[in-house]
Amino acid sequence: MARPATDFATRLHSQGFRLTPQRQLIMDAVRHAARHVTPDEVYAAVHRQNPAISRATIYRTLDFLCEMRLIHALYWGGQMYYEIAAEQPHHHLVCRGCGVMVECAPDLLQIVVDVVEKKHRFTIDMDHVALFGLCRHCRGQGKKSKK
Amino acid sequence: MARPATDFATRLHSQGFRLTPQRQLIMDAVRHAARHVTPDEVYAAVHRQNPAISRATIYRTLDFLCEMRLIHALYWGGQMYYEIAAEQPHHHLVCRGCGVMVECAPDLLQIVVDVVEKKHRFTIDMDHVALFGLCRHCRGQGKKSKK
DNA sequence: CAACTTATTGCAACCAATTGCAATAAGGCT
DNA sequence: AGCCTTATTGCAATTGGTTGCAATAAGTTG
Ligand SMILES: [Mn+2]
Ligand SMILES: [Mn+2]
Ligand SMILES: [Zn+2]
Ligand SMILES: [Zn+2]
Repeated sequence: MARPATDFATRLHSQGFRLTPQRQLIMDAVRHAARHVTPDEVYAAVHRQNPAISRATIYRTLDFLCEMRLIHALYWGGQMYYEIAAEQPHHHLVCRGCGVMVECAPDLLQIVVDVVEKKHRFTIDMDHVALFGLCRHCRGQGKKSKK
Repeated sequence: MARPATDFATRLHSQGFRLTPQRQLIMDAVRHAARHVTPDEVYAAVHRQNPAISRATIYRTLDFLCEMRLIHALYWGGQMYYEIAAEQPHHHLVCRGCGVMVECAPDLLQIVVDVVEKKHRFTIDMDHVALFGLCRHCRGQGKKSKK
């Protein structure tokens, strides 16, 4: 268990935010998801536990958790996807042909991070970068994009 | 003039697509924009030339031009931004604190592109990558995200 | 534990974007 | 130039997500 509930609570309180049952449920839904989840999937999971929670709260809370950097967001094909901010960072290679999403090692981008840091004095978020392109199967020829 | 209209036409025709006044106007609107533009800005510009053109066509055509790789898309802060696919590729550093968007040289990512190509047999789109993070001004402390 | 402040929520109105469908028109072929 | 096929468009309905606002309740203070 990398991020105990107490950690979550103190992290919120230290910045004047509050710990609510809604936030706990939404955080848990993302935490216990197998992989990246859509807002709709989060809503479904949360709704099962407590049908009174509104969609607006789902969207607002997912945004909020992103800003808190407790979850990561990924936009692809007109859809947002969320994932718990894991202990070990990773990046993604997203194929615009078939949509397949491969994980890749974080150290791969370290060189870029360092150069940008020095050259532009800009700190890249190096915990969850998505790079788009074509996978080995799709690069044969100009396939139509999945979405 | 890097991409003459005739080039545009043949590119469409060669794949069974058609050249319409709508597509030309939308393409021009993106081409002549100073920088990245939103669908709404494109709509405004096009609407000035021809008020009959619907919003649906704007959205559909921007998607279409992306798939044709004639324009580039960038998603940030819940908004899509479009830009002409220029002769010379470039990347962006987008600050999640203040929203400032810096251009950076394309060769910066070449190492990553090469490694990923070899290791994952995955071809990264290296003409327009956006990397998110914090600019020199915003990395002082935990500032609230702009959006 | 009661009173208080204000962050957070649910609701409903709202807005941007997508979609089904029938009308239109681009481009190919005589 | 006229005819034909079907890609593309405009329209209207719909969806998915956002926002203003009043009600609620988390956390603080005494
Ligand atoms: Mn991930
Ligand atoms: Mn750009
Ligand atoms: Zn693929
Ligand atoms: Zn900044």
